[in-house]
Amino acid sequence: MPTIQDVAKHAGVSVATVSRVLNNPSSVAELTRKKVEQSIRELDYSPNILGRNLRNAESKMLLVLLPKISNQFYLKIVEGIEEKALEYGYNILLCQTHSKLEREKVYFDLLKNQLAVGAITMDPTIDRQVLVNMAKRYPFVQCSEYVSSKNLPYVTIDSELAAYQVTKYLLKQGHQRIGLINVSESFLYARDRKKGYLRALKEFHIEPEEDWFYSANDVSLESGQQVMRSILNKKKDLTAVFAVSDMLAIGALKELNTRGIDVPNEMAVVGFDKIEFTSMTYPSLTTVAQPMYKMGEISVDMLIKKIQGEEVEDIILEHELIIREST
Amino acid sequence: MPTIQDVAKHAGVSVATVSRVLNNPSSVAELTRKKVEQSIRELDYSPNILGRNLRNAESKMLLVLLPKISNQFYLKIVEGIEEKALEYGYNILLCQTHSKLEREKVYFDLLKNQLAVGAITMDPTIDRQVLVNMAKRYPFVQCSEYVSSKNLPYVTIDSELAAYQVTKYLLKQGHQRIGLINVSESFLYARDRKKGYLRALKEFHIEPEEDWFYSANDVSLESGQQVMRSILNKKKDLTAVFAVSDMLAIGALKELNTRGIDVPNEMAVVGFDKIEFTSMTYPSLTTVAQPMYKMGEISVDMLIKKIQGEEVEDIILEHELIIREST
DNA sequence: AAATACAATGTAAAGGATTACATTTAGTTC
DNA sequence: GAACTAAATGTAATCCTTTACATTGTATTT
Repeated sequence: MPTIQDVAKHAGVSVATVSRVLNNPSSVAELTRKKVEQSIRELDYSPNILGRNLRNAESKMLLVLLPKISNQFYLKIVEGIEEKALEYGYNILLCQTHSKLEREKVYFDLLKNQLAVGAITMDPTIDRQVLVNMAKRYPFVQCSEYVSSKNLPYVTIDSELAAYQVTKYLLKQGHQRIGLINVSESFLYARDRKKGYLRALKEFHIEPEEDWFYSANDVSLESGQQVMRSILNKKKDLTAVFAVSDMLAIGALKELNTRGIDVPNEMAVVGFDKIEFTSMTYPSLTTVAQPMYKMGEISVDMLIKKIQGEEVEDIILEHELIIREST
Repeated sequence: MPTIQDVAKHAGVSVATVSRVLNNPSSVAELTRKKVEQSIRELDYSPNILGRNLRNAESKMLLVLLPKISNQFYLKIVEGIEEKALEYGYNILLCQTHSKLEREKVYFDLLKNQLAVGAITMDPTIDRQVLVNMAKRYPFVQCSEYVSSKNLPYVTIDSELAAYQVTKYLLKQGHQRIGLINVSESFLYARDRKKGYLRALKEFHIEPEEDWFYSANDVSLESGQQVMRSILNKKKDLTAVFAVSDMLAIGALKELNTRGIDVPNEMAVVGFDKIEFTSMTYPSLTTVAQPMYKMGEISVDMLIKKIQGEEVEDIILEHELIIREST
């Protein structure tokens, strides 16, 4: 690759002038600028980002941390992030943490080394202290999942309310015995959605039984299927289940189909997120739509603001109950 | 962040010694090494990758280029790539090209700037010449989709054969009128799978009619659904369809379900790839399993070899016909 | 004890870009 | 035309690390 030196020599000017053409064109005479631009084109020169970053302590890369891309929930968020980031002239680095600290550390190093200038995290469960410390030094924004802390703004939805509404909807449909397919309560959304579920039950004076609660090992189709398997093996009198993630709901639905259990008549199923596949299942899945694309976009807006040193406020977006065939 | 200077001062040695402790520990006396390591720990120092790369002209980042992560097909591939890359001590940069050259260029710049040292591409349709030129200068490996060229090794499956087998299977099941849901023939796999399909028909002395061929706008559930819609509106006598991607097949399946058309009795459906969701559909989808995870792993193996200057051979992996309920 | 070898460490250049400061050039004013 | 100003351009330091080469110190050989 040609360097700025090569361009300077070719155009018969100093490196400073070339640099100025690149970064502050108005400060150089038109004739000179044309000459330099010509050389740049002829040599097919593009500035070395390393040299530039090293000097400027700034890059145009954003970190996007998420547990696993196999969870469809992140898909639309990432699309929103990418689109918006590109608009601002940033690139994104998609990082799967697998909820493991050592993985996260590798990516945090990119921040420390100024290879990236900020991060959007969707998996803050790992180590709160590490996250809080990083956020002191580097711009961080939380998307969907979050911990409350100074310097750690978030964009999310009101999970408790959404879960409350979903459960209430089921109750109004006449369901008296509603199971909850949850994930590890280390996740905030797991705790919140459980809260909402309980609040609705309480309002209807229903005391949940111990074996209405199930926890999936992870957020995957497989796990959803497994949980439904154990529900059916154990407990036959539930008339509805609320899964805190579409991935789990779809897995559960599959198990019901396999066993020939009629959905929604014998068992109603609701999910959460409104991932694309929920309209492809049989029957199509009732779920809570999260504005994922928008969440992604807003995360970037917030992060850019933080990078520019502005104050940023937490944002809670609207959700929407999508009623389809599974209830 | 502390720099190597700070560490040197703190430990009372020169920067060269610190650098040696980091990169070639055996070349420094044990006592000194201990001292330096102590300082590194105390200051929580980690080397600045920019400075290092700038000097070494090497980084530990691999580019992964794909059209869109929303196509589930790439999911497992990426998982394989990531796992293997991490094993080698590399990180990956996931890049969605949206099959647009200008997007790709942004990412190619990262290579030119030594921010990344090699690339795995799954979308070589964009501009063959650009790709060939890049591959002259930088290590490239093609995964799944490929163009034949020197310096551009690939790992893939035998799409033609797989399509031939699938079609033959349908024919043996007694299907006489089999539709093909394809994508743009700018994709090699689209051409190959069509070839295989035609070969099987020929073998059974069946002359395909013009309106057995359909092309989706892109590889998405939505498009699959749309295509099936137009098939059903137009042509009612097909007894089976072969979709060249599971995404399309699942969309098609949905449309059949919606219209109350019995699968497989009124219409059989087969897909291609064996993405995770194919076992969750109703009915579960017959498809061709591609060893996606393995393809990802092998891509990385190949790329690392290329980076190290070794010669690399093309690899064709085995596929497998997965017969399920949709046929 | 002088000469030699080798291990350990230090010095300084290099890598590519930006930019404060210095210098040159051209234009304005009297 | 001399003195001054402002614009245009150049020089060189800087960012952080690695490493060739230089230097120091210690041990071994004769």
